[in-house]
Amino acid sequence: MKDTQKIIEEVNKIFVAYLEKKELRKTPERFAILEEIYTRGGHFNAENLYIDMTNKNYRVSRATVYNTLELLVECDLVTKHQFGQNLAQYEKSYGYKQHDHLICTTCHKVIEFCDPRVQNIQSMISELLKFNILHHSLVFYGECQRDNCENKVTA
Amino acid sequence: MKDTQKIIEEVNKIFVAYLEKKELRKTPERFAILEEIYTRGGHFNAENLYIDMTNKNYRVSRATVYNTLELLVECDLVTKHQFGQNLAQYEKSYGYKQHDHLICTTCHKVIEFCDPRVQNIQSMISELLKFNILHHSLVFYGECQRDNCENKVTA
DNA sequence: CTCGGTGCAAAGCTTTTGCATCCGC
DNA sequence: GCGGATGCAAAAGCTTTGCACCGAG
Repeated sequence: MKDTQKIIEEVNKIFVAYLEKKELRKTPERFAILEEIYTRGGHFNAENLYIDMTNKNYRVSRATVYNTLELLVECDLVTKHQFGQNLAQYEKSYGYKQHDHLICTTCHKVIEFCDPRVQNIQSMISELLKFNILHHSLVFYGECQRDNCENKVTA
Repeated sequence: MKDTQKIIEEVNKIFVAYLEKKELRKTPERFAILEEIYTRGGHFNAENLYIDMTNKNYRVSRATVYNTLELLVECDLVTKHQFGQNLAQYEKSYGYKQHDHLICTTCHKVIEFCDPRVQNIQSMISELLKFNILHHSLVFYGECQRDNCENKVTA
């Protein structure tokens, strides 16, 4: 896996290119948010991100966090998920292989997996239904086997 | 396709059995909501359902609608979806073959499709990752080819 | 200097909750 | 009659919006 600093440089370039193409301003807040996202790991939500940035004494507003997340989703640097709750979850996507998710309905743990057949289905459906599919979301819900998962201790 | 009245009788029986098993009360509101869901077609949200019932002069509260939807999801008579917005969408599930969804990101039209390979992936992942998968959600997002879809008229 | 972006707080929307009342059992 | 269910309204939680100010181009 590439060094984090190198990845941040790469995503910065992509973001700059996107902002220029759309004639949007390159504000320090936008880059700070991008950097924070690529420094942390795993899934997060807008509030997490906002809190963590303020804890690091980087002052941003929630409005800017939401606005920037939207831009990052548009240029494919961040993926947005709606895992069944009314709370959007985000995850960095550059440099990551395509994957889908498995969620424990008891302990809410999120596991990632890859299966190339999903792409095959996508291509076939796309052609069959004359639909230009841009992305997908596949989530399996069930019970995991973690020792500390509630579904093991309760009957 | 079976006659609506017959289906309603069947789902009523299933709901009664569920309520009895869980020792919950068979209130008229619960059955009225179930009937309304199985009388209408397509996808809907809690507010739709609430408004439509009050328009028909059937008085229910939002609290009861939400509560009953949860029960119906638990006994598999209704499926709950989170199609990317912060608004839960529901759909009746009894008598319907398993299917997944294709959503137009421009006009928000929802199309259903079936592909048996999704079940194969589910079984394999379930075994491979030792995860007791109970259900899944597969959604493809893209642009449809409807004549009146915005993505056809705008460049 | 201009006008898009930010920060802040208020508003919006969906969903949940508290509590008095009601009614299935 | 008891205790769960309902109705109503208020509250909660995430996200969006309005507006004054700021700063990138």
